[in-house]
Amino acid sequence: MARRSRAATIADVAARAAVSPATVSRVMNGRFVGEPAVAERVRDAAQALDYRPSHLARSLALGQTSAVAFVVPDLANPAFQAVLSSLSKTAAHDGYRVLVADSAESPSDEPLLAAEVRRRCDAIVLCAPRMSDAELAALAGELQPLVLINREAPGISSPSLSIDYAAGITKLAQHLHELGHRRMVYLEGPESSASNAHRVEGLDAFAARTKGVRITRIPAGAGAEDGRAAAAKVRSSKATAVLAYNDLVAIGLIDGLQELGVRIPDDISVTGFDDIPFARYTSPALTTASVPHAELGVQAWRRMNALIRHEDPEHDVQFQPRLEIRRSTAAAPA
Amino acid sequence: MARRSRAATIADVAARAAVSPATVSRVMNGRFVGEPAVAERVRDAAQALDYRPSHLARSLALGQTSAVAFVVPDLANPAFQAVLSSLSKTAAHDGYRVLVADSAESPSDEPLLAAEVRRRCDAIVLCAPRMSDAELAALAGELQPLVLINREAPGISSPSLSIDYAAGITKLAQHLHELGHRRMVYLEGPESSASNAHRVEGLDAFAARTKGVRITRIPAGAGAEDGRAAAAKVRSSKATAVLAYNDLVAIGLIDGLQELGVRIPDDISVTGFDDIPFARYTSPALTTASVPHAELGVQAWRRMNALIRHEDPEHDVQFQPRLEIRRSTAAAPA
DNA sequence: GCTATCCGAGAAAGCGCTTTCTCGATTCCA
DNA sequence: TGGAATCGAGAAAGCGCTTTCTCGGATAGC
Repeated sequence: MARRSRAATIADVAARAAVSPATVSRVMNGRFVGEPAVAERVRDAAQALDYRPSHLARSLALGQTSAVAFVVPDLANPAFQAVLSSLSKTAAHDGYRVLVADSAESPSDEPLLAAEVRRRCDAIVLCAPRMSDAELAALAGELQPLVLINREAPGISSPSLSIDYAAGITKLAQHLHELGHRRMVYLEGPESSASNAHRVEGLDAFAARTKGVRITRIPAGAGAEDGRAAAAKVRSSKATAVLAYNDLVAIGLIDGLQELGVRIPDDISVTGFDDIPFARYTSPALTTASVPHAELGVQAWRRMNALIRHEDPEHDVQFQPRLEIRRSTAAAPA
Repeated sequence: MARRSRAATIADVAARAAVSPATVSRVMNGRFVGEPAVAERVRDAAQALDYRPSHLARSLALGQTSAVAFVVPDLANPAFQAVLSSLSKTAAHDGYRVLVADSAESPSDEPLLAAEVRRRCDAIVLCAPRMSDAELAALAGELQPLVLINREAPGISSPSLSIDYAAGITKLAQHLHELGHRRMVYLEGPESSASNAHRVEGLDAFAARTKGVRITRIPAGAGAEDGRAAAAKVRSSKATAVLAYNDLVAIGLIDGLQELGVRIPDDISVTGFDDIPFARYTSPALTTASVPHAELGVQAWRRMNALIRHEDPEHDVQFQPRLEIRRSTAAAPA
């Protein structure tokens, strides 16, 4: 029986096969050229000892870990989960694994978190909507190879996959406008979040060029609870339509509103943003701006992979959210 | 300026501070006792060179990576995402990171996947409902330290955090029975999945001891699409209530049923299982058996942490799902 | 049959850090 | 003042693998 003492090392295998560790290494990695009998002996020895190369030692010698870090502001958010799921599956095809980290606990040391987790991997996919451009730029150097998600990379040479939040929210506002809504509310996301800022910009521009529309802002947040908490304010605002920061907020809001006796969409129309998997199952189904999260994960890996092999990554893309009209929006009440 | 050539190593710092690498190591790890001036010099040198210890090299020398693997059958399932989110946050408090892996692509080599990913980490949290007891037992040895999630560990000494699926589904069936339902359908999960088997057992036992109840089984799966696909069969079954394998299936089913003009719960009552975050927002809100996923993550880490430090992990627990009655169930139609 | 080539496989030097020994220099006590 | 006890810090041996060099032996060529 195999002795349970300690995992076999390459030296053990080498000894048993009466060859050098170098040869074992070569055999294990398919780089062996020479007497087939020798290779055979090595394989037998490896099998007999139940030898498994130490990934750690390999990584150190090779200078690469075959792992990438994935940092997001909130792992509990379905939008990021969708990206993670897709990234993880895609990277797995190339033998890479994903190390996750959630910066929700303390946004302020997101840079440290990112740096720490980056050092354990070969590269990092970062989603840091709350980080300032300056912070990000300062950090980018030590993070490379780096792929940015959900934001652009001003002054940074890293690939970025962004979402045209302004365009997305504008489509939603436009949609509401066409339904006759004139008084709208925008339920703001986390302040100092770039993705929120972009939505605000889009909305401001829309309001500026559209006669008779008034969009007021109410602070909320990024989670369902934040939406729910804003329900009372929304009702008293007398607006006929609400653009929520994202689907989570919209879902919470709808729930809160319904609890107050407000009918959606009869009394108030509500829109989300993201099109998380459940947006179509809410009651009523949520009108939203659809973001291709799975595609984001796939593309992120494509860029990452190129970067890792020192090839030129494909150009940056800014995804255009697709207007997904469902039941939570309807004509403005008379 | 710092030269951009190559990351500084401990040797570089040692050279600059005119001390040995050993001393640098000690200073960096707070194990230094001796001339404060020396420590100061080291710190200055480290700072000047922007020195960051190589996590990889440390891991190799220390024999530990401060990472744990998390393997699930489907990373896209909100139930697992909830566990991951919680596990990741909890482990982070002890300086551990989580490496994820999704075995959805090929269930058959889940053992290989688990082993591979385990070797990159100090331990593994495994959720493998489709693996046979025998496979699992064979695998357990090389996976240690191992914490099992969502299933018990027959003949294995690893901690396990399981869910009493049988009890949970029984509560749901009981609830339906009390509402007057007599003809029910159970929408089965993945065949050969242990968690499905337990539900079936619970249901069989319930049916056996309950007069006049008839529970037929219809194969479905574990995702929303599977539930949706089963809608037609469910309707033609003439059952007045459906127990879905999980919330995802229930949500898909409800959607499919509504599309066929079936009213929930008026015509047919539907229950889920898990109580994923969105269960309460579906239309109608889903009656389900609530599983404490966040708690699962926390407890998994507690066990893991104990195992890693060679302490005795707390005893296994089998969580009792809580009956969460919402709107998708109602009295059986006359 | 003898030298020029080639080829198979080993020796050894890393990869970057930790840690046990070890040793020279102080300090302390008699 | 001498010897023991103490203390600060370095030397060096790993951790387990990869890879460049190197070299002895076999093959080829004349």
